[in-house]
Amino acid sequence: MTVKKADILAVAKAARVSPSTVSRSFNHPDLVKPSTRKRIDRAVRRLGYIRNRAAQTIHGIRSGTIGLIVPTIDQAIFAELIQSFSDAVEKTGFTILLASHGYSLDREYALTRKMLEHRVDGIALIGLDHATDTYELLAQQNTPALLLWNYAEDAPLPCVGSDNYRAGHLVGTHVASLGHRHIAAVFPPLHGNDRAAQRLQGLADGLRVNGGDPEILQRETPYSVADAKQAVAELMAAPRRPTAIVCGNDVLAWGALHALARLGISVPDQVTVTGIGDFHGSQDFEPALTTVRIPARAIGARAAETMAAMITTDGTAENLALPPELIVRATSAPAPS
Amino acid sequence: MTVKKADILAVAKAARVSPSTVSRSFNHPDLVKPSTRKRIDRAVRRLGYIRNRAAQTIHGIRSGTIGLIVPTIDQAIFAELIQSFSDAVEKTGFTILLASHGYSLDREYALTRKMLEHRVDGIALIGLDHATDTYELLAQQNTPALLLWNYAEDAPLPCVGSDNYRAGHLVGTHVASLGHRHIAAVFPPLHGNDRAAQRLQGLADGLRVNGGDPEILQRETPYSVADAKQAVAELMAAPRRPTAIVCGNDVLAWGALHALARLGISVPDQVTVTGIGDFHGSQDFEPALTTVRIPARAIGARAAETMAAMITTDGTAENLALPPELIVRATSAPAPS
DNA sequence: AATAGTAATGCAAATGTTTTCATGACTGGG
DNA sequence: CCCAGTCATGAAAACATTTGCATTACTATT
Repeated sequence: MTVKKADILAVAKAARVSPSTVSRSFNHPDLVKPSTRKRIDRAVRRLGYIRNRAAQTIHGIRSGTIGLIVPTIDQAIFAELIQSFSDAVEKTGFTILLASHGYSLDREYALTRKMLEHRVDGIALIGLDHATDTYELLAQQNTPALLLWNYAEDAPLPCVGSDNYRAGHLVGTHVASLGHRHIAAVFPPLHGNDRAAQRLQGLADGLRVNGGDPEILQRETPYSVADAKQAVAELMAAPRRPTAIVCGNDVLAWGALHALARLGISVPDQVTVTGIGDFHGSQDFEPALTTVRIPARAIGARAAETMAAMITTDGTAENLALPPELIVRATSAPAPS
Repeated sequence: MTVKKADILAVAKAARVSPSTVSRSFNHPDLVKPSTRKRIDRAVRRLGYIRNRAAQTIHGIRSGTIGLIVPTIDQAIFAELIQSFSDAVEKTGFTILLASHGYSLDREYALTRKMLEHRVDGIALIGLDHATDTYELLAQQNTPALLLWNYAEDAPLPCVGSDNYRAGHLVGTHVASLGHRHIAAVFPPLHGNDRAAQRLQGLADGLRVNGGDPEILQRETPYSVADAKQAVAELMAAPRRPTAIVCGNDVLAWGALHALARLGISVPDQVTVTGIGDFHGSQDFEPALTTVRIPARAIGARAAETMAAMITTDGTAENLALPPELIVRATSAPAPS
């Protein structure tokens, strides 16, 4: 076996001081004489000493970690969210403990437990829909917890995010106001995904807001360009084609646009397509995608700040709504008459 | 302040056994009588006790965390890699400590230190190019370390990944064999990105392999659809247009395709476009993108397995090459004569 | 030169767990 | 009914650090 790693005692001996002094020189540098501090620093460097946070943590000192539990990582939108959350968290000195559960609330519960075993200083979950076990666990351990991505006034925990019903509603009114009456809704599976469900509900209500009662054909498809492309291809093969394809998120909208390109159906002249999210790339798609912007970066950043504040103060926080915004680009137009 | 969190002593008292027995009932359940185990379980549940991994860790017991340090999270390809790495890591019971450095090797060093403070059981870095400080640190702390994403026979640490030179070379020979002689290379900034540099080198060599000496116009652009789109638009406005646009990765290729669509330039009849990576969505792009597949999911999964093996055995591992593979789709064709 | 005050350091207890070793409680074979 | 063997449990040390308190070493004031 290799040599034992240097501990604080080894440093103390090498610097000819007591362990206490070494510890202080790290944590309260102003309490130790500059000359000894220098001696200690040299010893630290020479021995390659690295502090052991685990040992600090059992003193009730913060672990310096924040747990982040997401449904999946490799979806454009969560990646963006994680990135901005991570960046902001990093600035406050914490490190992220990351896990994904693949839309299983049970696995989410298990992961939450695991995070708590690691004594994370705070924990962030995506969305508002979680197992009651999870909520109870969090309440009972009184670890600061935050829900990000969604916003709801009456959320059971502090939340930072967008109102997805509102996002769907924006799309609905936009599409309805363009005169579309025959609409296909291409959405990801609603199970375990409160965002999608809320968007769909908002969409339905938005479409009806002008008093009309449009025909809505709903189609569930996995979250991928390929599946959306296929779904839309099938949709357009049906005898009565929709004049607008409203997608649950931008990735599905990309799939829809590719399908229509392949079929030679012109967007937006023949068919209107909309997304939700405004992911990287939607703006520069050809034609540029009409969508609703969910401010992922802002949510991540604000959430991290809120989290840090919760940790360093008393664990409470205000809800924060980052409103979605309709971005009309080149894929939506009045319904052909 | 709230009530103190339950510790193992509280559980022991509640179950009327010693702390040792509680500990055993967690770690070696077969050593404790089923009836007492049940009693302990009840106490655990009643008190909401959650084990403190920090306390375990200072016994030299593994922390159960693996550090993963990436350049960025919100790039399609890394997201995919992180996802598969995370999934595989999860299966072995570890949790990921994640951080991103934005292509700064100095920040990478700092993050590595931070991970070591947390006493991660292993640490994974992206690519082969790292600060010497980082390498020294890792060697000195003898924490199992793994380089993923790239492959090189003579890597300074065990590595699992693809040979990016080879990937570039595949593109080069493909494009050259189609007769293209006037080529634009649209690549991300090479600084701090050994992958891109190697791909470019491989590309140049591949283009020349048939003895020809094609004209290569190199263009650096940030990693984004928007920037690539703009770059290609400028490229095509020049008096002498390239007949092939070879992109450093698929995202840039998407940008290129959108630019060409906008300009009404037909792909592949007028211009050939290629990517590298084969990201989600490239297959279903319209037209489908010719690219080189870098098996991100396989790399992530195998890397996680390798990491776990390194941790549970002696810390060494064999290099593992997951070869890139040319995928010819609809965006490449012989050069127009 | 004694005193008081402050700056710098050390001692020892405390943190929450695991593990080695020891002890006590059973079991079945003679 | 005793003994060896096994099963179940407990006591205490160990892990790497921090911190309250005590002590020592200065410095400035009278």
